[in-house]
Amino acid sequence: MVATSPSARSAILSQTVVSELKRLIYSGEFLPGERLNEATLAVRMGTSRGPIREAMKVLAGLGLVTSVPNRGMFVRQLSVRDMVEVYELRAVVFAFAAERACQNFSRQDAAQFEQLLNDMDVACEADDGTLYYELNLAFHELILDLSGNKRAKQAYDDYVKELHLFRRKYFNVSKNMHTSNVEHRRIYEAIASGSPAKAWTAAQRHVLGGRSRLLATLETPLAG
Amino acid sequence: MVATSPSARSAILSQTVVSELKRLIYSGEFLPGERLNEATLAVRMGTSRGPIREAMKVLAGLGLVTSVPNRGMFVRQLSVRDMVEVYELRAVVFAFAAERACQNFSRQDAAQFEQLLNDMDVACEADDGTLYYELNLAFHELILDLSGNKRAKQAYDDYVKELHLFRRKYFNVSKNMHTSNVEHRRIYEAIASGSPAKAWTAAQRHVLGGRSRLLATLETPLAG
DNA sequence: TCCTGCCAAAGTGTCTACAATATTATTATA
DNA sequence: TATAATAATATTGTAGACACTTTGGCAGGA
Repeated sequence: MVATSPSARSAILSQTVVSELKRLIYSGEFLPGERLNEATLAVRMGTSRGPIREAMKVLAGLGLVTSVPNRGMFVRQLSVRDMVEVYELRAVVFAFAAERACQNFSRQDAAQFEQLLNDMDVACEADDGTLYYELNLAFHELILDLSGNKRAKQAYDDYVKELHLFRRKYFNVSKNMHTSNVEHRRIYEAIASGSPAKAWTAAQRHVLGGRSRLLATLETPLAG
Repeated sequence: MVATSPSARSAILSQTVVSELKRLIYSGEFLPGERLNEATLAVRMGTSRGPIREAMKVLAGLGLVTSVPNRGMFVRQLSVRDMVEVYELRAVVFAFAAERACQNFSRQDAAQFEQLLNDMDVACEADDGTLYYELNLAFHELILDLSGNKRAKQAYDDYVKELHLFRRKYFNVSKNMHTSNVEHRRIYEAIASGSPAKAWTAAQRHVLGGRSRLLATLETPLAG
């Protein structure tokens, strides 16, 4: 009854609903703190309340919504403190990944790294924040892949997504892109030269630097 | 209609079911890989299938079960590789916590630490693996609390619980308790002396040492 | 005016029934 | 006997209806 692709008959509705709700939350259509009405969502998604409720449980596990018994589900709102905590964890995991990446680094990875770094430079000059963001994600993902620890990658992704809720409105600060990419190069060089300690430090600095930059923009939200 | 305490009318069933299923999985009554039948569980828990399904989604988020569309939910089974990955992550997070704990350490914490360490020595001599395990958890929890990062504590707890699925059958290797507590003392001393770098190293070594000890027992599963 | 208790509306929690899918058993055929 | 097609069964996915809880408003009294 839901209007997805006709062939995907066996697509589990709750899974579809999860994707859709994620999109709505990340896109900002559902604001932090907002209450999510089951019946309304059911109508909107063209399902009954069952799949909606199941999707909610999944989203709660992902930290996107919080549940209050007998009152409903609310879009999660991160405090600045929450965000700082997640940034710190993310820094630790990313540093770990960079350290490990030194071991598994190979020639073809080099090409991919350099491609990404150059593309980011281009995006930086073009002042294309969206493109830079995408490339930035790819850069980090590459390092997490090289770490050889899938669980670490999963955790890192979760952190990034969680922060995304917060960052969306504060991103696109162009002057940070250059600083950011300089740090990227430093991380890459450390990995390519096989220096775990340097990679660790550079990676940690990068994420914590990102945190500082974000906090700085928080203090002057409308600047830039 | 469910047979819990009579007064707790407003207890959310799915939440009760989550607790119960967790217990059953951790206790080993449900073995890894086992399929969980919704209808059977519903009868056993005295509910309908709805709350069971919702509880399953929560458990899937916690990584205790895995979902296969149209086939059902299965108790998650960790491969050795999975376990190693989680151990590595846990080591990183614990090291981070120990490092941070140096900043927030105070006098009364010292008393608590020393109490725990002594109790663990006692449990060690008495060869009481269960007690040691409990105290061990408390020791680690104390450090995570001192880190001041609630998210880190949450993540660490999740890792421990996940490993618990694996460790249960391999635990109670008495000769490791002594080694373990020596490492505990080293971590505590580093924290008490306010040496972040030392605390980091000691904490990381401890967890990775635990990993090695576990892997060693895996190679000789029935020894001890 | 402010507080208290009650009532109605809205919303979540749960159950039963039905539909779609996967698994197992059966039978026919080579 | 082994194998493949097919029917029967079991199990999951979804929908709709009912029960309980919370919430907001309203009347009555201090």
